[in-house]
Amino acid sequence: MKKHITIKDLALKLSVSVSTVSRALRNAPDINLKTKEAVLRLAEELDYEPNALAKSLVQKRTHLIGIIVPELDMQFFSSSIRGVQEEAYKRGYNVLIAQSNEDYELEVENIKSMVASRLDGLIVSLSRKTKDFSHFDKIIRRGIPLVLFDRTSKNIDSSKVEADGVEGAYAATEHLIEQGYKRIAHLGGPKNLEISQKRLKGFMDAMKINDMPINEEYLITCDLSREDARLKATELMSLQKPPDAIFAINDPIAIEAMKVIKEIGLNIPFHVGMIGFNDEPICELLEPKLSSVNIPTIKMGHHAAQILIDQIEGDNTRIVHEVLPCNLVIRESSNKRGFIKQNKVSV
Amino acid sequence: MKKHITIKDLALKLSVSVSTVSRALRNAPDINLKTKEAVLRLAEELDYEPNALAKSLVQKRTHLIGIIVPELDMQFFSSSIRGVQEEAYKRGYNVLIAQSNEDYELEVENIKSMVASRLDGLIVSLSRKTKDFSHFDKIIRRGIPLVLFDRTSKNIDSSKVEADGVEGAYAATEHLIEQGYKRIAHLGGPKNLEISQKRLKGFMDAMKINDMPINEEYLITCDLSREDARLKATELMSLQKPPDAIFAINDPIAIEAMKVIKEIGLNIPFHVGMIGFNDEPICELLEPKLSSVNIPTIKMGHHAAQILIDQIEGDNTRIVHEVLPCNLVIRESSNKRGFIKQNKVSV
DNA sequence: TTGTAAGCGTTATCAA
DNA sequence: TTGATAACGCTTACAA
Repeated sequence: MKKHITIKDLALKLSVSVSTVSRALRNAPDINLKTKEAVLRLAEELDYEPNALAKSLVQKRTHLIGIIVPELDMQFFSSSIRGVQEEAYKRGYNVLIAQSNEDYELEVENIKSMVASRLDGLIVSLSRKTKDFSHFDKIIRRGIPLVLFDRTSKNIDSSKVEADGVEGAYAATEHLIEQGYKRIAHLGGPKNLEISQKRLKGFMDAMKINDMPINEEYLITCDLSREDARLKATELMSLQKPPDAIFAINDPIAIEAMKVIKEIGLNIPFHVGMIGFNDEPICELLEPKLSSVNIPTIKMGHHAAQILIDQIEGDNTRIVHEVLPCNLVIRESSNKRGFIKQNKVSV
Repeated sequence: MKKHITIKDLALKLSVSVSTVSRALRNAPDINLKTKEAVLRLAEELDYEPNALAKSLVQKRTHLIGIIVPELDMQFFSSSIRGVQEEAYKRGYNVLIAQSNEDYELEVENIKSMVASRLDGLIVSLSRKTKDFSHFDKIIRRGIPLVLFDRTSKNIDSSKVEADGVEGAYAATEHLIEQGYKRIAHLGGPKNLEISQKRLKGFMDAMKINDMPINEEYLITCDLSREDARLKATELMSLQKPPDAIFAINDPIAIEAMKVIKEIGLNIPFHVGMIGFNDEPICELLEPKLSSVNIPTIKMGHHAAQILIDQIEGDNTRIVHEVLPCNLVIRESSNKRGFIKQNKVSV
């Protein structure tokens, strides 16, 4: 790697001091316009690019925020990241993205690296395998601003931004009940994740309030991998009395369940109703189109970034916990009544 | 933000010099085992975390590589990134991810920021709007290792890793011809992108070799946005003699075209055959399942990282250009013969 | 308006 | 095996 031009080089060539160059580059007020222009011209000419490392070292601020997500190829996460970026750029921060690949060790590693690089703050969505939270305790003890995002945990004492999973699950479940489904199952996520707990709670609440019997066999969890989802969906459909509707923890899981059901030769939504969560664009492309719970991802990203940067800039240690409303999007996969009417099937 | 512990603090508490502490932390050879243990113990106790900024400043190496992609929510990119990460971690590098959102200014901004942060090397996949390459000239002039990835350009004089678009497009087109399609169209990408040019070339080659007439009206380009794809597909299907098969530049574009065709009431693959590119997981979930050209993404990521890191570590200025073979995956959307046989339709 | 000098947290080069 | 000390490239008092 070739030598980078430094302010020293510029100073030398112009026979001024480094502080003068520094002033010119930062367009500080106390500098002669002519010297400033000369510096700027030379900098341009020599292709000077400031060394952020040096600057950060002295200022103790990197103007960098980090975001760690379990995976990138879900619209949910990538779109949230876009929200974070938009807000961050607006306020003069750059965003460093990392993915933990749903792996605990990698999550720890990523955080360590970001702390070492002295990022000004972190936004994290927990990996599904994260059950120990001591790496977050460290961050908090250090006083590094932290916002948990979507995949949160009550074991971590930080600001949080999440979607209202209870409410969303409630709406989804109630919709299934209204459509006349009787044996409704929930294909949930790992118990250690709070989103799993909340969506389960919304499900249970809706069932109870509507006097629906709860069958323990219909309360299944998977580890959020496609493989396990397929396995658990198969188990579910192999029960003596299989469910006639499934509320899945998210869209990829719902999609696996749909595959299983179609392979058995059952019709969705007629024999089995299905609702997912996240409202990934793919929902629109499936046959039947998958009903799902929409989450305001961009907005969540905005809020997370706002809270984080406020915390970075004010010495505002106040912990904020934001819960954004979701929105049930009804499509074909749960529209039993519509299907019956349209196809003139008798029940 | 609280004060970070530094080696100075450790040195003070242990009444040794900073260089001793530094040696202990880096487990240098020339140090007494006992002092080393004492240092390590105290560091652990005080929750010392090294300041990578300072280290990088003096070493002129960050052990960070950056990757910039147009967007994150395509399996193609996120999976390539995973490949880059795997290789990078293996060799002691961390990976910083950024997305340009297909925006030229943001691409320039991202690169600037990475250069300012003195990343050791960059892997870049061009945004679809990038037609000016001077920001890359600067990088190259600086001697910063650079590998272009998938979305490359011959205007940039750097190492490159890409899939064999000509070959992939050729195979796809030839397959359509073999299936008996007669009026084959290509819904391509913007001309400034080399992948567009290559896939077009593969298409043309296959048509010519098989003595298929080329209808200029069937050679359409879109800007890779869903909206434009829909528009162009609609135009294509509104022609007096619409095509009976489309080879699309990638899967999202193919999906938009499929939607349009289905809305008109035509059957895929019977009335119109369709093939995409990238082999996103969604291909399997569509109805009909979308034929596509598979790209070895993880492998491409590995190679890109290898080439980059080799370049970083050796002062190996040799430019490498790797073209990895693709693989046509035939599914329902292009299987006209199969469809005819199965449904006993007469042609 | 400019320059001098100290310092940010490391590593690296000498001596001791 | 250890300790001074000078860098790294920048900002920031303070002095001129």
